[in-house]
Amino acid sequence: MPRWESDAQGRLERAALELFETQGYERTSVAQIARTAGLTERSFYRYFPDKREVLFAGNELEAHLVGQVEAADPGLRPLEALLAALRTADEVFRSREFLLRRVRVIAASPALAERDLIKLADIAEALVPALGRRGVEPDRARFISDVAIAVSRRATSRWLADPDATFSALVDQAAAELCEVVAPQA
Amino acid sequence: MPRWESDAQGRLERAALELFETQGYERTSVAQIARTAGLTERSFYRYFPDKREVLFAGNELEAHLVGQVEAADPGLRPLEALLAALRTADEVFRSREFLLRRVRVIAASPALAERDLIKLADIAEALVPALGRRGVEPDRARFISDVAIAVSRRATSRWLADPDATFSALVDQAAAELCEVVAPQA
DNA sequence: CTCTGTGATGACAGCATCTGTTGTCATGGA
DNA sequence: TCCATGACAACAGATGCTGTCATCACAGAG
Repeated sequence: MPRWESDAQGRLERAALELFETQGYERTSVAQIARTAGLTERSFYRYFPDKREVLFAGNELEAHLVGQVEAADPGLRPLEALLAALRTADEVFRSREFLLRRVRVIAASPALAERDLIKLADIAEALVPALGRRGVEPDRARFISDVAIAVSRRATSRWLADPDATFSALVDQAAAELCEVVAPQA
Repeated sequence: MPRWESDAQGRLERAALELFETQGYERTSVAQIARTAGLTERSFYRYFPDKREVLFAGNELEAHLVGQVEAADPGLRPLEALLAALRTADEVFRSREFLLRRVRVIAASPALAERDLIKLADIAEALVPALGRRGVEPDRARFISDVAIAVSRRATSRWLADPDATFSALVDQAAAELCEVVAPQA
């Protein structure tokens, strides 16, 4: 008989998502999350550096994208390599239902939306060295990554409107939209 | 003889910038900022909703950009209207020296960098209705604004490397870079 | 000149976030 | 059997942020 229930981190994440949904992020205290998961407030901070991170743990997406870019065809232009990586992003996505709940909770709280932006910026930053290995200067690489992030956000917004489309197709649509938007000719 | 020194908000902003520079954002408490400015901690929160906002007060840039976009030539394509607005952004900038100090302090603190991103996202959000008045759908407008923000960040990074260039010229360079990056032909 | 309202500020109490530290106890290996 | 380790609780404390009320110079009304 184990001294403690297993998967303390998972229990904290599920309790947090549930409480954020029912009473909102601001009105939920860390102590309450921990109690719901059968732990103390102090233990919460052993698993997550701060309250917001309970919904952002794990760097799978970042690692996946970096790996894809590094493995991409060297002949691809930098933005194309990033878009190719993005098209495979759903390989690390969890269940759509979980993601939808998470997205809604994040959208409902400014503090969580803020953290979401930072996470995307972190991914853009992580992609800089990967592009650097393809001969792109850091500042330029960061710019290209920012554009790719914008495309990713556009694909995600399309996904919310059409939850049954494949992420790859949504990225294609967003990329096509980018071309229209910057095309110099009317 | 006035009961209190004037420009309490300005004193707080200057004290905060100074303290953040010398000892870092995290190691500076709100009480210390307030004491340095000759006020109490409670008074700090009458001027700023939270500690980070002391470096982000005012919406002049956002209001300026929205106004510029609304006043732009209706024949301009949406992204061109945003870039035209960006080219005039330095009209609301303060002294370069102040901005440089501020940018460095923000870059040195994750918490401030986070807030900086949110402020840019707020500007992008505020530009959506302005583009809407030009017939652009909200989600698409948000995408175009995100691209313009990426261009603005690129222009700012170029500015740090070349502080004497005009912001307008830097925006032009960044816009040209955007065309190169997305151009479908090699 | 006095009265009174207004507005900026101080003083104080209180909750929540986050951190440092130490004690406890089941588990697993020597 | 004994001890090292890991997972957690318990406690103390700094800091961020909020609510509330008192204070007092100043301005305008009379």
